Amino acid sequence: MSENHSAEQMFLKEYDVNQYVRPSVSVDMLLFTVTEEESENYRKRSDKSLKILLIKRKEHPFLGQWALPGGFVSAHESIDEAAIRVLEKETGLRDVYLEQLYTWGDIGRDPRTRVISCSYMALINSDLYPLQSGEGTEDAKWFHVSDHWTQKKTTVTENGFMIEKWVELRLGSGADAATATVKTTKIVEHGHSKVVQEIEEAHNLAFDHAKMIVYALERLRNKVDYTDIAFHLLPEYFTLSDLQQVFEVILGKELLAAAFRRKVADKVLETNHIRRNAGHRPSKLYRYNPTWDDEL
Amino acid sequence: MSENHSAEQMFLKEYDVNQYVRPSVSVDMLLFTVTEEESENYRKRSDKSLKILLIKRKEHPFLGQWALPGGFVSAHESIDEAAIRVLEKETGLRDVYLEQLYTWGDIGRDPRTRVISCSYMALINSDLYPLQSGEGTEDAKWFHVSDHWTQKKTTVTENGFMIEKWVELRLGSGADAATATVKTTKIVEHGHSKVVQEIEEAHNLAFDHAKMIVYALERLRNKVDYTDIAFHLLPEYFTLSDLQQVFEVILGKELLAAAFRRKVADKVLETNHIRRNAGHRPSKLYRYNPTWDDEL
DNA sequence: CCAAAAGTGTTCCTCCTACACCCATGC
DNA sequence: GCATGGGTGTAGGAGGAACACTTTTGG
Repeated sequence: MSENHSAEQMFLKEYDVNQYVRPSVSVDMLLFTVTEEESENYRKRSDKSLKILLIKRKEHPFLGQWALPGGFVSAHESIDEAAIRVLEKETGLRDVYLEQLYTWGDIGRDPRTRVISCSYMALINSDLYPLQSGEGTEDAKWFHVSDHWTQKKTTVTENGFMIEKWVELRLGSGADAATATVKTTKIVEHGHSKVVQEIEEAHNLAFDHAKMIVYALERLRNKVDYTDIAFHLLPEYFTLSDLQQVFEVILGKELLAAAFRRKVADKVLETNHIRRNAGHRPSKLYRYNPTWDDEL
Repeated sequence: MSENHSAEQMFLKEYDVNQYVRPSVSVDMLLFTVTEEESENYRKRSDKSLKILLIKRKEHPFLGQWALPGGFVSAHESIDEAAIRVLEKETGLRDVYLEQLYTWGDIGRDPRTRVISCSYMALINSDLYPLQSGEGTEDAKWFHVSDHWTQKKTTVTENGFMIEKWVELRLGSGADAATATVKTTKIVEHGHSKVVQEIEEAHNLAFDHAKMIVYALERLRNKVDYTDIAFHLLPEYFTLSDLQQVFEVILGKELLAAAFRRKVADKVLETNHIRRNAGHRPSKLYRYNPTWDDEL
């Protein structure tokens, strides 16, 4: 064992770190928050909107287009640490919900050179909004996000079939807008299935970031029901209607209040606080019950 | 626009690809299959076992220990292509189910140099087993895998609480064995939560591969109910008991046959084939119904 | 005959859906 | 008063869990 150990030391010394061609590795951050839109009626509830942070590119390639904030992973930090660093640089925030999503490694995804990008999703409490941008990011803006499918096509082939789905992504922030269409193809042949995703068209959206955003929205939808992600998008104290609106904004559909209240009952704790002056019956404030899921 | 375009061309020419220190990027493959164990009784059903392919390291570091098959991502291939290449080299197989899992980027995870590893899970039909190993891999073996928690601890702190869970991983193949304990810590403070995973001890298991295996098993368990992954581990024709055994092996618990049959009823298609000579009532063979989930 | 697996029927229980309805407020 | 959201009750249906039971084989 000690013999092995010294041999290992020698080996490590002589190991040539340059024997492989190495790609650059970056992180791209999907920062989401939920904001209130103004209401026209003193009684009516303000609608909520799902937002994502985009940055106007001041360099080639994709000069002037909108892109996800990101940065390269340096030698002295883990990928997680790089994600935290980029997050803090863009928003000044630490200690927000952070989750690795997917690593994008197609050869041509960055026209400069080979860049492999690891995407992270961060969820920001809406009470921290509006956020101060970090230095050098005066072109960072929060965009309203939504995606919806525009076309689905099923084709029967000799040995199986094929399903194609087109998803339209819309991003808007005042006068600025960006759109993209992402096509997902699932091919089933001889019982084996394969999924391919392509960007059909993108306006004002850089790199393959349209794919990343569609992927993140899908993940949000999948996880909102059985995890605590919705609470990371709300302040500490919230009403059940607030919570319901977050669910609705993520799921892209309306929910019935009665059923919703029962479904989330054990995920929240009632508090003594009450929200008044809303033009209707006051509502109790709740907070997250961190012990509802005692696993992990 | 055309002005921008020519400026972009110039920029790309002058872009220095070496301005950032770049890590090596590799893929690590989690190859799973399900095999039949011999039965002692002519009537009794043979049990099934979940297996993972490991390779005995013939180089430093971790010489002589077991590791996941893997390889570096080269400049002329995407990460997916690298995964497919490594898979084919190790097993000779193409067109199997492949899924990217997670990207591991801690600084010290490879003692040689900075290596970021993207892990992929591949599921192999059990009728392709036993597999011929590719060239140079006579030390590749299928190990029986199982994991189970041994300890859970919840501690209340000033501003929140902490949950710790220890998971024991056991790998065995004839006389060869490897084990590891992975500790997962979830810290909740001020409503913000963070999860950290560490390897507490590992015997005969190289790098951080214990974490990868635990992660993959978790993913398998999570997805088996609502996706088609179980079918990728079975031959084209199978009995409902076969399918149930695959579920049981992945979930690590026994299921009631009556409920199971009803739950999977719309995921399978009945065929005319029947399996006989089993020492008991013959059973219908089924195959996967690829249209049960018409989404995506 | 019998052990074992294949396969079905039934009951109970839980959870989700939907809709109806009452409550409390600001203007 | 009244529009609006807050909040509860209830009936119906879908689906899972548990268990009893019948069917069909090889030896």
